[in-house]
Amino acid sequence: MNARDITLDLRRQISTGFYARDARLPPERSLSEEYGVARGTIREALKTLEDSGHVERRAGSGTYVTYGGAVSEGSVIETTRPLELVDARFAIEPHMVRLAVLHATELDLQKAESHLRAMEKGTDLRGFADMDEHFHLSLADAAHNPMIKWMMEKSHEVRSHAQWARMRTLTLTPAIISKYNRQHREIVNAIRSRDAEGAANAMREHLDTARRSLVEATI
Amino acid sequence: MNARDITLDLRRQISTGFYARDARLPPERSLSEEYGVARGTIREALKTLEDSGHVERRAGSGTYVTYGGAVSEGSVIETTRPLELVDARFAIEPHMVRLAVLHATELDLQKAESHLRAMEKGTDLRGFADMDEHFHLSLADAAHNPMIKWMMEKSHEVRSHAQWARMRTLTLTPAIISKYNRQHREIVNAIRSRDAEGAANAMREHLDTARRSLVEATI
DNA sequence: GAAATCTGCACCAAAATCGAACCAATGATC
DNA sequence: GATCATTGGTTCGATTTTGGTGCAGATTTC
Repeated sequence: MNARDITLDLRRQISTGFYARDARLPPERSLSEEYGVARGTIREALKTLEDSGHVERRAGSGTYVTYGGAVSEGSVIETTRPLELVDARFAIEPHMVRLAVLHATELDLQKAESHLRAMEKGTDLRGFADMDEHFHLSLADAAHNPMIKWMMEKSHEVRSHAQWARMRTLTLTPAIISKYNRQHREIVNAIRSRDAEGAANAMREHLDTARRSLVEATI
Repeated sequence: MNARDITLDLRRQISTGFYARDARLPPERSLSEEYGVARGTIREALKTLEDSGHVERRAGSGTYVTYGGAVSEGSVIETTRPLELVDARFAIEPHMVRLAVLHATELDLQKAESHLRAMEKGTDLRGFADMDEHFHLSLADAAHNPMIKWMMEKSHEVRSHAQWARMRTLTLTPAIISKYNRQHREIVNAIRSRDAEGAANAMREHLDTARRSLVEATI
């Protein structure tokens, strides 16, 4: 077995669902033993799978499947491109925070703020992206509109798909992260003071930052 | 067993009903022994479940299942109420027509206008509602954003559900229909003249009319 | 024979886990 | 009402696991 064979074998196991989405592959050292090849060869195969967007590797943690595989709920989730998603978020989220101003309870705000504090505390890219997602979902909760909550969940399913892992590493620079933190805080403050247009404007500004960082990263 | 595996295992036990809603999970120290891992690892898994809204933890008391079923497509379509849908449309459609100003082709506009003419020609309530739906979908097409198109399709699935038939007969008076026709025409004209804010404002006005007629009908 | 690939090994850095201790809230018992 | 065992909340340093990297030599491929 050479690196190429192992790539094909692993890719087959991923697309047949043996290694499901989000599953962790065995450690390189185990695979090396299992396939009876050197660790470097396994790494070569994993590198190929990483480049093709099938897996994501995290030092100290493991190698994880990021490929949707058989599930394929709808082509929308797989085919939506980054800038198209930003456009869709521009549609939903500013109005969502307006509704949050009308309907948010104290508990809603506290949940949003706890995510905020977690992000400001600082963490790795992966963690920041996760918490950012939870933060925006908590705003959707605060809007108390099931239809909007559901659309937000779908938009995050898009973001969690394979091709997007790379986007994170490109766009989430320390400068952008601290800017996001300021903007998130501004949004919550506006909701707290029941300022609908202020909240919507803050959200638009936030999304505008996201769009710009995306455009700059893909030049 | 690592924290990730334990998260998945517990989540499975919760969604299969082994741990029912409001049930108390075993203490962390017991789980730690049962899974053969340190307590910190169990806590890591429980934290994930807490973040995803599956459980709630109370110091001194225990960890309780709060999972009440995901927001499923079916439940959204069945439970969304008329005013909630209008709120969701207020989120999507004004921005959608802004995008249409940017991306609409001549063909897109002609399709929208053909629906327009059909509605102005006059028909029964059911027919008007159908054409109205097609008109709004044609604007979604003009925006050339698959995510937004998809959201619009979902919003129309909600509208086509049983309870909504009655709403049509209550809200679609001749006066409202002619008002809708004028507003539809105004929206298309704004898109034609590439006036993004004009189109968005016309759409907001249109949705505002829809909301008012809804509120008046349900008094 | 030259180039490409694989091997085997050592070491690094990041992340996760462990183990233990102590705190604070809860709720049952006296 | 006071007591006390139970339970989650928190912290800390040591240890283990895991991917990241480099390199000299063997093997395969052309």
